[in-house]
Amino acid sequence: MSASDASHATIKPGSICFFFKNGFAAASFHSKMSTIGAAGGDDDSKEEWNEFEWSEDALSIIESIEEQSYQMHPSIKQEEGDGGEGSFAAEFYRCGTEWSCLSPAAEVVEPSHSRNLKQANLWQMWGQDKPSYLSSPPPKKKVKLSQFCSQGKAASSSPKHNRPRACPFYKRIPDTGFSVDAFRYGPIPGCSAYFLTHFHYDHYGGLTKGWSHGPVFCTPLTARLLTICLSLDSLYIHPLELDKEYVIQEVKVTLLEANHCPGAALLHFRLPTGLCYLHTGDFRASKLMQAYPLLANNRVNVLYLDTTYCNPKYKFPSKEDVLSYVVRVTKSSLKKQPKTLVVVGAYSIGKESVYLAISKALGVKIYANNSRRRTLKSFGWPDLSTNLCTQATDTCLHVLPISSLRFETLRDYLKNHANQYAAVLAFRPTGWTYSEGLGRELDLIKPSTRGNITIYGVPYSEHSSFTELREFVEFLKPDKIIPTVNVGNPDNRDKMQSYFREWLKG
DNA sequence: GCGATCAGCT
DNA sequence: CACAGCTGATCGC
Repeated sequence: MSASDASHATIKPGSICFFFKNGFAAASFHSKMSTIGAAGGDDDSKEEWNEFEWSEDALSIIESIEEQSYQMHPSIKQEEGDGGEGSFAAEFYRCGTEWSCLSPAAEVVEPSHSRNLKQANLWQMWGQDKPSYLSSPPPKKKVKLSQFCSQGKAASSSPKHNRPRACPFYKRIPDTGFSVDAFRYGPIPGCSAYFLTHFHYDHYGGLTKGWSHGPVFCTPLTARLLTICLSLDSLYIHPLELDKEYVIQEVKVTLLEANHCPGAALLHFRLPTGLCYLHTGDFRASKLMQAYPLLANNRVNVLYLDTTYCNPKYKFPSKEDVLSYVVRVTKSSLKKQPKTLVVVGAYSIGKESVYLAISKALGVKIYANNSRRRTLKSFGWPDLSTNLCTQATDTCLHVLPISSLRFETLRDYLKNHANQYAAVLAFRPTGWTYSEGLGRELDLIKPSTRGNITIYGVPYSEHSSFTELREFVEFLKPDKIIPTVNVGNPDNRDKMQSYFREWLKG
């Protein structure tokens, strides 16, 4: 097919993508790259504009990268002269994409090779400052700038913050009008379809009742949450069933189960050119995914990868092992103290299996407050819905916000149920309850106990472990990998790059 | 008063 | 560490 297609000659089978080669992540770049790279959490609030400086090397490298550019999408070109945001984003996008395209072969960059790039252009690329021509002519569409500007003292003292944030390149699918989990950048120039991988705040942030920037595509479950929790106008919601191919703006789009939270999807895009993109959103890779026909039978050219735990120090057991461990601990605690209230901490959605497993093993109902119950019922999971109860006094198994899993809070909670219970056993499921020495040994987990309150941190992860990531990448053998998490730190990027290179060697 | 955003915090 | 938020202050309407 297409890897060798002439119009996409920059994509070489077996090449590895990354932000920049080692030398490129020079000190002068660090402060700004943090902004671009802040991924999953989009933590670009920590950007340090003031410390930013350009070096000669950086200029020449950028230029050489620009020369191996992707074709710009026509819709983005159209935006030029349309006011500032369009050309700004187009440039940003084009260049940004290129930084991700450095293959090993392209790593040697000759400084001698530089024409004189204008600094203004580079400021513009990075959103460092607004070149004068961007201010006029005024945009056709009236954009509410205040919405995107930093507020408060910092903003007024530094005009650099008075600009909309640019959508990072890794949230755009090249040569399409698509964006992924990019709702906090206002209307994105050239974007005509906004994809949402799952309903977690750091991904849907910016989506509000007043959303009107374009159609939102997501799974039916996520769509229901957008309606229930955010009151999003149904006009903009476009549910896509899992495992079903849709054609959207001439691109074949298929959503696949991501094994993350309920409603989470991998996004599979096949362009008219034959190029294939897989955006994992947040996911936990599993053997099952290797049986997805779409992944097993087609080459993925570019993989946008959830690299949350892309470090060998992150080892954790299978979900199943953690669930049986939680059940085991619960049973033995109840044996010692029958008047134990079992509490499971949870965010908005995700980790439902932890309390569902306890519920089933003990044959008890699950108490959750009104709003959580409404959310959980919207999943349409009979197993879960039928096991929920409205009265806290009706069951010894409660779901609480994970922020409540502190001794002080739990002590108060127990006080309120003192007539029923004498102790609290709480589970805090999280992926980063890892311990260097602990590894996969669940039985080595030491709970923290204060009086009659016991809290277990359990490594129930809804992201891939390092090993799972490696196996997924080795299975998929993509031409290029674009990490989407932990890219704010240059050392991290370099480390991940070398892992990818290793994995794709074969 | 209400909804939305942001820095700081966990 | 970094997940997926939460809290309180601030702002615009």
